[in-house]
Amino acid sequence: MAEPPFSTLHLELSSTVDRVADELRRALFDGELESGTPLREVALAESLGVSRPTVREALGLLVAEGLATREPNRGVSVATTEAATVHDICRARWVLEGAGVRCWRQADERLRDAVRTSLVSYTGAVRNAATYQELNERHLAFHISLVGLTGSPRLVAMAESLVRELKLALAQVDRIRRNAHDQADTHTQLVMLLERGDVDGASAFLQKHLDDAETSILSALGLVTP
Amino acid sequence: MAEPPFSTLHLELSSTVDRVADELRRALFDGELESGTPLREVALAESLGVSRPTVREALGLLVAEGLATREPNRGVSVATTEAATVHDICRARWVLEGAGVRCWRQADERLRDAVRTSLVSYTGAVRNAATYQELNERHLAFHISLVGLTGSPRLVAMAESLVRELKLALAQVDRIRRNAHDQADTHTQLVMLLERGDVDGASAFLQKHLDDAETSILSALGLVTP
DNA sequence: TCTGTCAGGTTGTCTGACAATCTGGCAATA
DNA sequence: TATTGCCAGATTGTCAGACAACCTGACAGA
Repeated sequence: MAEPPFSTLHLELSSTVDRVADELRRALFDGELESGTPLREVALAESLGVSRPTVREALGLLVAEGLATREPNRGVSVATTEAATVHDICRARWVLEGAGVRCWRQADERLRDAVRTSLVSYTGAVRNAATYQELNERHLAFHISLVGLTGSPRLVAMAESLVRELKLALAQVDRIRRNAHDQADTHTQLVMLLERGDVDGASAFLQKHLDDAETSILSALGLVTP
Repeated sequence: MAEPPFSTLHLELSSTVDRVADELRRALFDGELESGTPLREVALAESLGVSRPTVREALGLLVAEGLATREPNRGVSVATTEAATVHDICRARWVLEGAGVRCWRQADERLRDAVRTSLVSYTGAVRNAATYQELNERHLAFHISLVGLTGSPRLVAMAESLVRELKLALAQVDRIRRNAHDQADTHTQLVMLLERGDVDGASAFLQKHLDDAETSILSALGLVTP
């Protein structure tokens, strides 16, 4: 067992561009920027005390993540969420998370454990009446851990991208309307089905849960169209 | 039926950055750049007759697409493909394409037609003994059309991203070794199963096909590890 | 009402520059 | 010999300033 000497050490080095992008993401997820707001390069550069190329590069990152959209010669602005977008995201989530659930049996034990711990992390936050932010974060982390059952980094990355888009959309609704109603029971039930080995039952359960999530998100956003 | 007057017109306006990125992609997919080759900013800028910031931005696009990797203070270089990467991509493809196949019955008729036409486009190219490039392109387009059955733009985009990575990996092997062996029959068989309504059969068939693809890609890349 | 024109603001791109960092080699040291 | 310290060249990360192209809105003229 020749363990490499310093294999546990890891240095996080962050560029200015990354820090700018982080700050912009934070502002977006905190709902400080309304959907559709143009993100002017010079204004941001002055506010953040960096140069325009740096801001420009950070904006490029956000656009690549789908959090903002760039129109030629018109700059980038905060992405707006249509009803069709929400539907698409939820459908895609169903494909990814459903694939994870179907992998439950053949999945590595550590991956199953990751699901369990993310569940208790969520239910614990519910019991402690954590902030909406915290609750939402852990709720979504649980769903990501389901995709993790596939053992595929790429599928997980895709799921995270989808969830980021949802977080941005939900950041648009003001704090009163987004009542993160207690879904701890629902998720515990899902895991119980899995533990029992009832993959098909869990799969159907998840599908219904995601369906409900779609309608609840749509109504929260006021996008219910006849 | 008040058809908007000029709704069919569409003007494609391309920025310099896009053109640079396109040229780089072309070079990558043509195998002109070996895996791991550093993409120096100044050298590219001089070769292409554009400025360094423009090249830099184009490189950012490639990195976002997974075709290149950026290491801090060390620049970006052509992405290298590990065996684990190929495995991951094929697993993710199975999730996405399998989801498409399962949607066959409830899919829109136009989406099913898209699958049929992409199949004949592929088999036609096989009959005409088209170039490897052309064959590969149509083959992958067929698989993308399977994901299209889900009707989800995001899932299709993910599938395209996966396929781009595969194309880059295959571009590394020289032209003699990559013999695109005739798979027209296999794909026709898959569609026949679907037309017959045998979704489960098609699904299992696809899984086997993707499994075979993984081993054949790995051996083509010389990445077969004991 | 429609068109032509103009001013202001913003993006797309270029040039030039500088500090921080990486690489490799070479000397000094234990 | 193996390790360390240090230096020169190369490359990236970031900045400042500039200019053309473009979009927007308003305003005058037909």
